[in-house]
Amino acid sequence: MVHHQFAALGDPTRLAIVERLARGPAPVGSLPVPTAMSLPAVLKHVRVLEEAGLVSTVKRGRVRECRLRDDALVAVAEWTAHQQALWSARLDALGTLLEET
Amino acid sequence: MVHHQFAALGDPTRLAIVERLARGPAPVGSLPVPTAMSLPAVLKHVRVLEEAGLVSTVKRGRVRECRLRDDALVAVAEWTAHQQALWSARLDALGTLLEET
DNA sequence: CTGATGGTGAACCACGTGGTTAACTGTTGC
DNA sequence: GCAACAGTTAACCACGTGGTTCACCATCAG
Repeated sequence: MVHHQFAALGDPTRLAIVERLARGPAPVGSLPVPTAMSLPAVLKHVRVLEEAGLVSTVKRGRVRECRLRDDALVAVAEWTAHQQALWSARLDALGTLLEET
Repeated sequence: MVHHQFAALGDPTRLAIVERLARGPAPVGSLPVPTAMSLPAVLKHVRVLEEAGLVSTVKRGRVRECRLRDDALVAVAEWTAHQQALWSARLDALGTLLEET
C-alpha cells in the first residue's frame, strides 16, 4: 500500500518536514513549517507521517521527538525504481527492434 | 516542486494507472480503473498525472493515448534516494562515533 | 509553589478533490 | 449517411483535508 506514503509526501509542509528530519531528529516545535502555523496543525501533519510509516516519534519529558523511519523511504525508492525499470526496459526493447529492421 | 508528483501518486487509482503505463502506452478508455468508474473521472485523473509531468498524452483520431514520462519518475527516485542517503549517512556517522569511544 | 513551555484534544470552518450525470463533439465502420 | 464509439465539457455534490481557536494537561526552571 505504497500510495499512503506518496499521499503523505504530497503535501509541501510534510515534504519539508521529511527533508528536515533526514538531517536528524527534531522536536515537533522546531519543525520547518510556514511561519504562522499553529502547533495543532503541525501535530496533525506529524500524525499523518507517522500513519504512513515515514516518521516515528517518542515523547521524552514534555517534548516529542520525531525521527525519520528509513525503511518506508526505501519502499518508496524501490517502487519508483521498479516502474522506471519496466518502462526503460520497454524502451530498450523498442530500440533494438528498430535496429534489427 | 517534487511534491506535485507525490500528490499525483498519492491516489490509488492514479498509482494503478502509472503502474499500467510502465508496461506500455494505453488509451484512456482501457486504463485499469475501478470497474464502475465513469469516463470523465478517469480523464480527470489523467489530467492530474499530466499536470504533474508523469504522463504525456496525444490524441490520434478519436482515441487519446497515454504514455509514461520517464523523467518525472527519475526526479522522484532521485529525491527519495537523496533523503535516504542523508539519513543513512547520519546513522553511519553516529555508528563510527560510537565505535571510537 | 508558580509560572512559562511544549504538546494535546475537541469543535469548528473553508475549500479542494474525487466522484457523478447529462449533453455535446469528433471519428470510424458499414 | 448513420450509428456506435471515445472522449470532452459543464454543472453539480459529498466528504476529506488543512487549517484555525480555545481549553487543558504535564513538565521543567526558579
